Amino acid sequence: MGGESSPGAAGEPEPETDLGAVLTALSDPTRRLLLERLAAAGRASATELAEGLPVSRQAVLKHLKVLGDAGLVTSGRAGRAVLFEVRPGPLDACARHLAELASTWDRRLHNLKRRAEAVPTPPPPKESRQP
Amino acid sequence: MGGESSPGAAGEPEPETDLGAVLTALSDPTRRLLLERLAAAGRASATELAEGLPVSRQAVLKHLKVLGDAGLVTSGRAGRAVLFEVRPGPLDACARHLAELASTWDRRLHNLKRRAEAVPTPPPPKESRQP
DNA sequence: CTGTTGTGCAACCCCAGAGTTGCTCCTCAT
DNA sequence: ATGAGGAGCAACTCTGGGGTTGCACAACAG
Repeated sequence: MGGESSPGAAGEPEPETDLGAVLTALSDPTRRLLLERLAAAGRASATELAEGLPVSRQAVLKHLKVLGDAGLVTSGRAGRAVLFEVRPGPLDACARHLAELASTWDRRLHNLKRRAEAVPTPPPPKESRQP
Repeated sequence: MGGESSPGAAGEPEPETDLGAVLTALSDPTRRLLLERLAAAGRASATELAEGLPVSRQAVLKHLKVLGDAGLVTSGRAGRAVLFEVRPGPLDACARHLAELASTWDRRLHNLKRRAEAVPTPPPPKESRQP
């Protein structure tokens, strides 16, 4: 996947995908909408994005900063305009991490259940949600 | 409300994994710590979890409610004790969703770059974060 | 050179939610 | 029956961050 058209240095993979930052960035609905629109548009300026969103340009700018800190978007200057672009790397890393976590939990649960079937410990917490 | 006393059975309704709820639940560091400890312990009560955490029992209880609403934990009564258990399903669903999103973004980016190479549009926003 | 457009910074408002404390009720042990 | 310990509910505080407004500054068009 190393196909950077930028001349010069091509060694900017991922400094360190901060799981917490990515999750925090993704937790906000406005931010998710923003990412969606940005992904759809390819690249866009804060002003453009704000025009299609229910919030002001400055709010969008703040959100973009948060997303940028999480590594989910990149900023690029084109004259007086600043274009933002979506960045799939950290998202993918986050997805893998979560999947691994889920897998770990699943394995642990299976171990517990096999043990529960062996010893006389009748009722483990059954799956019951919503009364 | 089925009378499922055997958790090993294959009768998982899995209502609808709310992506937003899961991400919101995961966005809090305390909540993530909580999940980690809960996964490590297999199952535990709110009191037990609070003893190992830097917050009060009530705060833990609130967090567990949020996690429960997101479907990430289940509660089960054992006498006067209420045991909580981790639930990998929604996490896995969330991970898959994010991975798919990342894939979509990646595909779109590649399309844009191929187009950029064809037409005289020299500088697309280069990857530049943190000077 | 001057006007226009759009970005960037700073101060400010305001509400959601993270955390606490205090009390009550229920369950188990003696 | 009575006491002890844990769970649940409710009211309260307070910080964080999502959102806004206003203005100053830089870049293109005429």
